[in-house]
Amino acid sequence: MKDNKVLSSVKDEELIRKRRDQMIKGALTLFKEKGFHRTTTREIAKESGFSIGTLYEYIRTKEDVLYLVCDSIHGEVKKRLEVVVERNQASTENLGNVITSFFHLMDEMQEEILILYQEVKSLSKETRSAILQKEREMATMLEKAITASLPNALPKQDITLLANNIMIQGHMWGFRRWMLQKEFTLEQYIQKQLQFAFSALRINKVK
Amino acid sequence: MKDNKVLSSVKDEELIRKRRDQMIKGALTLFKEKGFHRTTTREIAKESGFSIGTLYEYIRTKEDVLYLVCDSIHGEVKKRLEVVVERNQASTENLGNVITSFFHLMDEMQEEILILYQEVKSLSKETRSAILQKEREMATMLEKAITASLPNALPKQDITLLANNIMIQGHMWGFRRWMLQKEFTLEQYIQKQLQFAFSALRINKVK
Amino acid sequence: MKDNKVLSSVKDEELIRKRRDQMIKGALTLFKEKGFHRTTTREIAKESGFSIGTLYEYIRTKEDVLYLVCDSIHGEVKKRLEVVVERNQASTENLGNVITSFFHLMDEMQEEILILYQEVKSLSKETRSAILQKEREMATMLEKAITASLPNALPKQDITLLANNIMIQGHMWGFRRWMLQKEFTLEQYIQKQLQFAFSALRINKVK
Amino acid sequence: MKDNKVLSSVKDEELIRKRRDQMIKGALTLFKEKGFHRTTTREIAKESGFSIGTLYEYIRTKEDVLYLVCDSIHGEVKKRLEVVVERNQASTENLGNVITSFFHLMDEMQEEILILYQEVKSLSKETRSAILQKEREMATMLEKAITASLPNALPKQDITLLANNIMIQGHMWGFRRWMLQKEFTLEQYIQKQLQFAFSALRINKVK
DNA sequence: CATGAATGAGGGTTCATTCAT
DNA sequence: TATGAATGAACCCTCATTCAT
Repeated sequence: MKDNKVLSSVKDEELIRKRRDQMIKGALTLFKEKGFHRTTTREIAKESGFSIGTLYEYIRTKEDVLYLVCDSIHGEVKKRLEVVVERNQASTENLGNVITSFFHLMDEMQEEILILYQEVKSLSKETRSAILQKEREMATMLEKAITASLPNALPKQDITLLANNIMIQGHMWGFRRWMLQKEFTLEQYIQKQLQFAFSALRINKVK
Repeated sequence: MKDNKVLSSVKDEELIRKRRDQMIKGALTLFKEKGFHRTTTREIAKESGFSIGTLYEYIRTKEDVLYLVCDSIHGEVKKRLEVVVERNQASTENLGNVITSFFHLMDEMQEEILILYQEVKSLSKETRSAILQKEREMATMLEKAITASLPNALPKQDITLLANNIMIQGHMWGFRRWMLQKEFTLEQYIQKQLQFAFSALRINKVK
Repeated sequence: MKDNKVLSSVKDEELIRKRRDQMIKGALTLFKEKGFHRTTTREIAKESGFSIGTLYEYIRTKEDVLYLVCDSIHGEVKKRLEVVVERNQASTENLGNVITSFFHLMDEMQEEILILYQEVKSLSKETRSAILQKEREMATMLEKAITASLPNALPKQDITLLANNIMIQGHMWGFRRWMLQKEFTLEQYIQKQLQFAFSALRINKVK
Repeated sequence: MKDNKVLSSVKDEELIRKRRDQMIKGALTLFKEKGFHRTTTREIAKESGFSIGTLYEYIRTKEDVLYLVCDSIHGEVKKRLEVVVERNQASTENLGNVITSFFHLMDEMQEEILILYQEVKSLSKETRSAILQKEREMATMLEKAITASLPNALPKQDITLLANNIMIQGHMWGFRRWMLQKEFTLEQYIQKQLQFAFSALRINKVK
């Protein structure tokens, strides 16, 4: 269950969910602006719409907030990725669709992805590995979508790597925006990367 | 000239160079361990082998240390990349060599690259763009090496993107090590990525 | 309203008043002893009876404390001066009473006056002029008392100057105590200065 | 002998005099600008035209600089006051001249006088009393000039007080300039104060 | 004598966290 | 449950003073 890692002294589960949603929303806004370290707990409380005392009723340390935020980002990505994957039946054309949708998703979540890249290291070892686990699940989802879309089998390693490449190409669009978004529109970027991906698969030969 | 952005109250240029090298070395060690924000200036001074007072003879703010460290990392990458590029004459085989060497370089500098990804955001706007400029130069170097190694011309955008892809695939080896280095040895990783890269090139060639 | 220049992160106005009173009392004691610059914020907090963290809940900078202290001194002087002035109806004899009371007041507030002379310069330009404004008001009060006590009109400049002279003669009793208080008792001092003042007035009358 | 309170590790007396003159000049400039506490020893050294190391060859602590500056101010005042006093023979008219010249002197040395008022408290007890002794000498000089100028004897206390009054009226012209110099020209101020002073004398005469 | 690099105690200020109300 | 005042460890940075060259 989501959030079960973070202890709260409040009993009402429904309330916990509500308050944490406020909290995540507020903290996310601030983290995007100034990063985790430069954001104070007071600011988080204020942005979330309650007092510092209340904040600490729902978390135990500032790091908990970061965990909740990272976890929430992953949750969001996963949720939307699932929709994408499930909407597309297994077929080569649909691989293109999946990847395209994924890139669009990454475009929309640029800043969230950035936070993951920059702040996960501030989590404690245990919490960090919980987050990295989510990352792995994401890669696995992409892998599955690719496998399902391929006409014939490919070595597992090839697929793993391809999924990884595509994933970070999606991330790259965001965290290297100062470089890429000057030279490409999103559509151009997607098209080129698809071309590269397909040529790797040798699918293009056929085409 | 390197480091000319950071003011020092010491006049002896030679000494400045020496002390800053100590400083960068010390700070780098600590940043790898605990990140910029969790490292204190006193720790940096101690790790560098001098007192807090002396540290501040060579910089003005803690951020200056981060700048010097980032700048130094880029300097190191550039220096070593230049050697690699110059050693290889233009030819398709040598493109392989260049990329291979680049991946090896990224493997050796994993932790430094991580710092760039995670801490550059802590620099002030001004300083940050100075660092991003270095990043751009690096990409350009890779682009040139690729162009030089290709038998026939490719659209500029293709090369730019290819260079970017290869660059972050190099970075990814480090910052997604928890994922990749469990499934691939460095050599396997390089070989697969080369395969992908070459297939991308071949397709384009034909086209 | 008093103190409205200094921001506090505490909301309870009553509490702010209470804590600031503690603070002003504590700081005043220390400033008398060692001056503003030689007093640390930690010492102020301790002397005020709370922690350094709490101190900073009620001010933003150390300079704020100085402002509050100076402002409070002026407030005290003004309050007591008003009582004096109002107690005496307009008449020449009562001018003597007013001046006498003023000198007594200055005797009692010697050390506070010294602080004004020595530390106001440490205030920022803005804040300093707010304090000097209070100084002006004080002079004006004296002027009015004098004017009201005079049987016939005098040139405005004469009154202004006389008021100034009396005011600094009151201050002088404190900040030149090492000189004056060896040669005069307070009563002697007052009597002599009154004599001088009245002779100045008589002369002008005749003229 | 001047300066004999402050130890120097340099032997050459001539050099000591020269360096200290540079030092006093430099420090005075800075103290006028920002006060003693806000001025650093490094700044003093720089403004004086030599290194921080050299500065410490001629003094032992920062406080020594303040002492030298205060002492030098008193020396300057005394020197110029002596000229004034000696130039005027004993006579009531000349009393006017002496006072007028004194006010002019205070006008020219406004900022130096301010430093005395504000910074003497930062001297150690011993040093401070040495400076206050100078202050007393100054008052005595004025007293003598007054006594010499009077046609017939006055009680000592009256003269002491009159001298003190005139002295601080001179000071006041400087440190209450924000008040007085808006309402009076120097000449007006002098004339009014003379008028007051003479009326005081006449009254006493009669008595 | 002159220099300026080195030192580190100490200062002002912040902020995560607690707890009485 | 919610509040926000209170706490104090810890941070960044300064600057008077020393001492080797």
